[in-house]
Amino acid sequence: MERSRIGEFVGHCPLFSGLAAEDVDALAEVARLRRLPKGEVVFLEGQPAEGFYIVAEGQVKVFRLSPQGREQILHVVGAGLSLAEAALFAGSTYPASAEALEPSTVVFFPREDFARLLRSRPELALNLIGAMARKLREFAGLIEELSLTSVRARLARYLLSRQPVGSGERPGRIELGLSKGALASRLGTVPETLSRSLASLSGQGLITVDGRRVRILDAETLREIAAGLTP
Amino acid sequence: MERSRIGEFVGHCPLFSGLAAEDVDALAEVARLRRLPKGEVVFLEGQPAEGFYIVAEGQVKVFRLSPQGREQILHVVGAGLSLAEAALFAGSTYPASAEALEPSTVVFFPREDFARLLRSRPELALNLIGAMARKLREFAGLIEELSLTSVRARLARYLLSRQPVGSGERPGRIELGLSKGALASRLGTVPETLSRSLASLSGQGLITVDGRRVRILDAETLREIAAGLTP
DNA sequence: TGTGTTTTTTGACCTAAGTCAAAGCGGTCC
DNA sequence: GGACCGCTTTGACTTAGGTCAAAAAACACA
Repeated sequence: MERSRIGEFVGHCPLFSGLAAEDVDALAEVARLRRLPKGEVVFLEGQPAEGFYIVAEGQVKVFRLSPQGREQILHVVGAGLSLAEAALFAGSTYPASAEALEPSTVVFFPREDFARLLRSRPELALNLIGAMARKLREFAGLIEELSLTSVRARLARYLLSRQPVGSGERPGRIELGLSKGALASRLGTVPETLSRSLASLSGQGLITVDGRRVRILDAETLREIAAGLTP
Repeated sequence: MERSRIGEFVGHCPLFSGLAAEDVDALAEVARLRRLPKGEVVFLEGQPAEGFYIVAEGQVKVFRLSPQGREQILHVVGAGLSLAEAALFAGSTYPASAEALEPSTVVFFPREDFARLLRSRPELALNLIGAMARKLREFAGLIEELSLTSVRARLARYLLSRQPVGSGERPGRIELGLSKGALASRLGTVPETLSRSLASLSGQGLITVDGRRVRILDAETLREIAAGLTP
C-alpha cells in the first residue's frame, strides 16, 4: 500500500515526468517513504550522501550554518520537488543540511539505484539536467541579491514573487508561506531586521501585515524598491 | 586548421571526456572559435541563449550587476571549463553576463547541435550533470560565504584555497590569479575594502603582499579567521 | 623617458543592519 | 484561568563595510 503511494508521487514530480511506467515502477520499488515531524533533520552537511529525496508533502528547508550558528536558507523545497539530487554527483557528502519546516513526507532514493536508472534512461538524465539548471539559475539570483541588494529590496522582491500570476491589478493578498524567522533566514538576515523592514514598508503604506498574511497596496513603489531605484 | 585546434580543445575538457572520437569530431564540426581581447563581452544577461562556451585559453568572468552598477562575480572560468551550459536548459536567456578578464579564446557550441548530441550520448549527459553539480556546490558555498561571513574571513578562505595542494608546511607563496578589483568583486565587496583587508592581514603579520603575489606567513591563524573563530 | 591611463591605496565619513536585552503576544496544556 | 512556551516586536547600541574624493603607484606605449 505504501508502495503504491510512492508510485503515485513519483509519477507526478517533474523530475520523473515522461518516464516509462516500468521505470517509475522500478524507482518506486527501491524508494522508501519517510515521515518527518516539524523540525526533523533530513540530513546534515558533511554526512555521506547516500541518496536523494523528493518532497511528497510539506516543506523542507535546505540551509547552511555559520560557525556562529546563523543560518542561511539556500532553498525551500515544496511538494514534488527534489532535494540534494546534485549531491550524488559532486563529492560524496551533502554540501548543506536539510530540515522539515512543517510536518512532511519525503521519498528517499538510494544513490546506486538512481545512478543505474540514470544510465539506462536518457529521458531521466535530461529531466535532471533541467532541474539542476533551474537551481543554478535560482542560486545565481540569490547570490546577486545577497551581495548587491538591501534587505528591504530583497523583501520587496520576495513579496512580489509571491503574488499569484495573472492576478491583474487587484490589490494582491499573499501568504508568506514561511514563518517570519524562516523568511528572515531565507532573505539572509535575522528576525529583528525582517520585523523592522516589514514595519517600515507597512509604515509607508505599501503593504499591510497580519501574521503571515500580507496585502500589497502599492505594487508600483514596491517594484521600485525591489529594483533598488528607491531606497 | 582551426578545425583541428577545436578538436584538440574539445577532446581535453572534462565535459567531453570519455566521448567517442566521432562525437568529438561532430562537435568540432559545429563549433566556432572566438577570440576575445581583454574586457570583451561574451554575452550579456538577458540576451537569448543561443549556445554555450568552453574556455580554451585565458579567463572569463561570469557576473551579475546591481542596478547601481556594482558587480558580483559568480564564477571565474579558466581553460577547459564551460560557460553558461545551464542556460540552455532553463529559460531562454542568459541569467548572467560574461566578459574576458584577459585575452582569451573560447569555443562556441550552438544550442541545437549540443542538445541533439546530448540525446544520443548518455555519457555526455552524465558529464554535464557532474559539471552542473559541481557548480551548484560551488554556488552553495558562495551563498553561505556572502551571507554569513565577513570580508576578512572570505579573503582568508580565498588565500588558503589558492595554496597549491601538498605544499606541506612550507610558507606558501601564492598568486592571486585575479586583479585586486576582480578579486573584490568575486569576494562580494569593493576594491577599497579589499585593499584595507589585505593591509590588515598584512599588518597582523599573517601575510605579505607584493602586487598579485602573496606569501602566507601564518596559515594557522588564517584558518581561524577563515572559520570565523577569530575576528 | 615622459605622459596619460588604469589600478590601488588612503582618509574621512555615514548608514544599513547586526547584537543584546527586554517586552509583548498568542497558543496550549494542565 | 494561569503558567509556560515559542515566536515576534521594540528599543538602545555598535560596527563592518560602503561611499566619495583624492593621492599614489603601476602600467602602457609612443
